[in-house]
Amino acid sequence: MSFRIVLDFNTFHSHKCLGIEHFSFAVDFDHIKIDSESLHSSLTLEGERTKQEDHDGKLHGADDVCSGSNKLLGTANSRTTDDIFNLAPGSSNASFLGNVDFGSYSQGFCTTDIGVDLSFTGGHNVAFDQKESKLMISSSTGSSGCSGSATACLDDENMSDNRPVKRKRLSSCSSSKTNSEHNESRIVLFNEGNRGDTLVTEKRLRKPPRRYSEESVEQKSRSNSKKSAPRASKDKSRPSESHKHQWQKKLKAAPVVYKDKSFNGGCIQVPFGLPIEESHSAKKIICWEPEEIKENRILCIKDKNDVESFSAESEDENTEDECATKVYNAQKGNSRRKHHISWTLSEVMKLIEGVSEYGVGRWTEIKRLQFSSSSHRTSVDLKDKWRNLLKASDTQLQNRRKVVVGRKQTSQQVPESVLCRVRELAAIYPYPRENKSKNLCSAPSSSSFKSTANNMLISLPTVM
DNA sequence: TTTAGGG
DNA sequence: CCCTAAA
Repeated sequence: MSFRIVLDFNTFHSHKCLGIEHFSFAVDFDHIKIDSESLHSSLTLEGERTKQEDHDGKLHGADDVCSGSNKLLGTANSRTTDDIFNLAPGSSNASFLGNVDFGSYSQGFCTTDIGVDLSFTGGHNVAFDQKESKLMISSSTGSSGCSGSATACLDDENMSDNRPVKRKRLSSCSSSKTNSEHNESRIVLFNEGNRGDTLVTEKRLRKPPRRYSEESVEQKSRSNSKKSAPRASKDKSRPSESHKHQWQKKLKAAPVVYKDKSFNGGCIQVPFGLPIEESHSAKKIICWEPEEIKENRILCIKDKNDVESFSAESEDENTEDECATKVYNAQKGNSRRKHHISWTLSEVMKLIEGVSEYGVGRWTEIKRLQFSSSSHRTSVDLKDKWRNLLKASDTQLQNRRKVVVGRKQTSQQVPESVLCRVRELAAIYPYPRENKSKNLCSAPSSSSFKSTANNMLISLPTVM
């Protein structure tokens, strides 16, 4: 016997649900005003259906709900194919705390075989307490409203052995902020029990992100190739997991994925953790980070701690770097692409200093000596940044000549004087290819160099 | 592994 | 930032 519960806080398509057999549930809303009208109608509908189709069906607490209380208890004991409870949260709710309790009502569920498939956006957090067999849904966002979906599976151990449960997502969730007025909460109960076949055809509605497909292809090709470069270890973290990890770690969302043998070893997936108060989050955090990445990070950090010149840096610069490092560490294991950490002025200065000291192209040297304290910023990053600085300084120069009014992006982040310094260094240490194209001022020799050098030397004192 | 350069 | 070729 297998039950699946879908909580859908999105705008809904109407999902067909399978029948419910001997299933009890309780929904508890602690901090929610429930729109009595819509809830009433829904419950009435449900009540009628229950009565019509199963005389044993009971519906507890309907009075409470309709009178505005925050409690909804129910026992669904029917075989309907479309059991849907609609709960419409009131308009001005800043907080939503839902609790679907299987433990106290279910009959003979095996709580060890519980899978949860959760996906929430818009400020919800979903946690599944395995001991209590409780599915906790909480939201603490005020304005963003609620949207999202949750799917939970309870599988009877006895059944799951010979009948693998089909994974299924019934709803897609949008991250768009919606008005609370328009939110609905739908609880869909259905039984997958001997009906696995009927479910097979239903596919998840949300198509995997592009990176996912890209990477799965990539993994295939990569597994065929011989090398496992350091990057390959990064790639081993599966993207879906990466995202989960990212969200969970960053937002302290509750872990909601449990392995279920009935799922053929696969995880039920896609929790979208959302910003919630820590007190709401569950206790257990599943770490998705592959060991290798952890190790790499440790090595990396160790590496950088080789007592370097960064003691010369000002304190706030160090904290800046540490901060960025933390962010980076939090993100590193999660997605293959670093989340753009913008360069601080101090970093730019360090880069410039390094270039002036070691010359352009000695990126590893510069990284080792100037960026020892920040484990992000690889030598490649330095190179890229230098290239960008060069470009910026160039455009800045052109802008200044043209007296263009619309100077925009470049000189705002990086002070003009810094760019001048960059130009100076570019003149001294010609950057391959870059200098060729901009033959105007960066020729390292003769007259053009003099003029550029003069230009910058004026502003240099302001920089250093 | 590091650099250069394209995307 | 990422990716890759070349050194």
